[in-house]
Amino acid sequence: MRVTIAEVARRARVSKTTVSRVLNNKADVDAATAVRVREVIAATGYIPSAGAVGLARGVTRTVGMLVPGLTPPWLGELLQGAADVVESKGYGLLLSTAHRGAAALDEFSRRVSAKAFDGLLLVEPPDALRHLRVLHDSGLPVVLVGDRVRHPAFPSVGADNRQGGAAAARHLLGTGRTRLATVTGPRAAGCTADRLNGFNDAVRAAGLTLDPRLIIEGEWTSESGEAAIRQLLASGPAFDAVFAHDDLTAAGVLAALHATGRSVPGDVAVVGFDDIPLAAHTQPPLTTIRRPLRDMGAAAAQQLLARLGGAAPPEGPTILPTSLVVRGSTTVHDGH
Amino acid sequence: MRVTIAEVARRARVSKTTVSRVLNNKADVDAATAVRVREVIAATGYIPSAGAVGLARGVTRTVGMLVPGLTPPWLGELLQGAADVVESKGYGLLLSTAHRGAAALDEFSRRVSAKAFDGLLLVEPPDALRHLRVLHDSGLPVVLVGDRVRHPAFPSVGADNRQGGAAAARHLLGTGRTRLATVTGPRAAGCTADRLNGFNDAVRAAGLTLDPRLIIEGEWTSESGEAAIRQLLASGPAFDAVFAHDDLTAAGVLAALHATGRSVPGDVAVVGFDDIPLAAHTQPPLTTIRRPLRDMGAAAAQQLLARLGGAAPPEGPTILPTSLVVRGSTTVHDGH
DNA sequence: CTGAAAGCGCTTACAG
DNA sequence: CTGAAAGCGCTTACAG
Repeated sequence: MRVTIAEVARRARVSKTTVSRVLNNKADVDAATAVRVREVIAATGYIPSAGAVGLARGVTRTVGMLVPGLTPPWLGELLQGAADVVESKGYGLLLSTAHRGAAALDEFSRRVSAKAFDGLLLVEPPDALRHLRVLHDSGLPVVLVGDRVRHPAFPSVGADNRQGGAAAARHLLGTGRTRLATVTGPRAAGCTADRLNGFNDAVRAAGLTLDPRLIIEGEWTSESGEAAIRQLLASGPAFDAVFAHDDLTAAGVLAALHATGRSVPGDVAVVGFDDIPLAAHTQPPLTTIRRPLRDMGAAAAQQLLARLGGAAPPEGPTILPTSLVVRGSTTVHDGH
Repeated sequence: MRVTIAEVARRARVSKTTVSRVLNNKADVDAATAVRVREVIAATGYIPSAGAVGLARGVTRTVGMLVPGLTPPWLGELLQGAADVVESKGYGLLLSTAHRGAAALDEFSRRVSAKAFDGLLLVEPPDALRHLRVLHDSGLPVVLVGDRVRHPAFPSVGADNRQGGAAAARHLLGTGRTRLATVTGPRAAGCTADRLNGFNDAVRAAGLTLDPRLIIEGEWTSESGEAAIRQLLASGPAFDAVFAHDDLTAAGVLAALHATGRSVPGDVAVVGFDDIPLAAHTQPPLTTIRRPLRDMGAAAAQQLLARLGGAAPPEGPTILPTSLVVRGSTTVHDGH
């Protein structure tokens, strides 16, 4: 039999009101009374029912997190960052997946409507338009996380993709490369243009120009990286470096280069983006632009909790800096 | 203003009881009445408050999931498998991390006590003894998932590690290797002995014996794999194959072999365990024993939901078969 | 077939 | 400093 506040009150010979007061550290409770109540609480191991407290207070102390799926390699760090702050503030994290498509999203919408959580972290939300508007109208506090999708109506946290693209170009140029190829993300992704523009900026700043025939659209997969390189090798202009817009694509680039007998970084240098776990274990290890994924998750969670605490939403998007991680795919002196 | 059951009842000119009845598809509601109520529900977009329903029914329709952290590379698939079944049954998934140590576990224990969920999925639970016993006594339905920790008091889902170890040995022997080295997991992990025993079984069945000097204890990291190989190369007997007890360790093995000028699979063949995303992208790609992680997550979730539905817990642990995935680290004919 | 009432386990004015 | 009562939004015997 679960012990309830009524039971505690009875044993401490006070009213439920008083128990509630000491539970919530309200002032105006006689010291001796408070001690007695606390003793009973300790003795019985009483913990208030989350559901009952939630109903009475109109609040769940839970935040929802909608992710596109649980298998993207960059997701773990982001989730961990968010989980750490959410948990440390005593909130629960209710995880939902858009993985099963429309059915999953409908399920999810029901939970939103059922007030199953106080606020929402949206990671690269799919099918943005439709659901996002509904969310906004629902008044539920929402924070977007990620670089693919942005929406003016919501606060968001992402990485500095333009700066990252520029860093990639500068590093490549710095190692003496001049004919730079790029395998981008899908055009539809918000970060693709940023990474490309940053890259282009740095190239022009060095007095060079990008050959448009060396820019291939990828789709965040190693297969697309492989295909891009094979295509370039078969019928494109020569190149001595490749900037892939993510590490998975870069892994495909590496594989295609290896399969066709090119040496890395001897013949071609390769830079990726993200710094997922895999990046350190390719052969050679991958130089990459690191997205601060854990910090992104943490920042988003912090913003959301601040809003739940009554803070005003930040004006613009929050952009965290990326950093260059140099490994063997661009230089032989990587200290590995 | 959120619409409540009272509001629906008023508009449909019935009692809350009747609305509740049609909500829960009880029989004995006049067809016309039901239609009218449903119309109001549709028109208002009414969704019952999860918290209120939970309090009234004594049930949350949420399952908790405690993971050691969110960054292990094998976790994504497992989580996805669990999330798919949990979500498809209309349950929520409340994720907790043991990542921040004792403080996180205490937070977590509070949620257990607060009845924040109906059942619990425990992934490789840390600090098993103490918390597990408390959980068991609490009467909360629990299912364990993973291969490192097992506990007789709980139903569990894992992979067939012994069979996996045997498959690794048979494959290696089949490619003509005879001097087999092993980098195991930590001795404390339950699966380490199983993988080693299975490996040993198959070796003996082939009329050979394992050289104990070629068995090194690792710790599930690429660093430990690298160190093991360097040690073997420096002062151990010769070997022409390595079975690493997980893919991360195998990646370290590959790196050490490469750094010391050994060719894979020419000089040494390498087999890993798990088949994490990284395995397909090492150079050469890693032959490995695949754990059915997604199926494991799904099976555990299914068992848990079945118990919540009143089913009796299964007697023994549920053991899912592993499978051999052949790639370039053991054979040049990998079709890659 | 339908509704009034009690109850789930808390919190929060309101009185004293 | 303390308690009785109402209320959060549902469900569920119990009566009719």
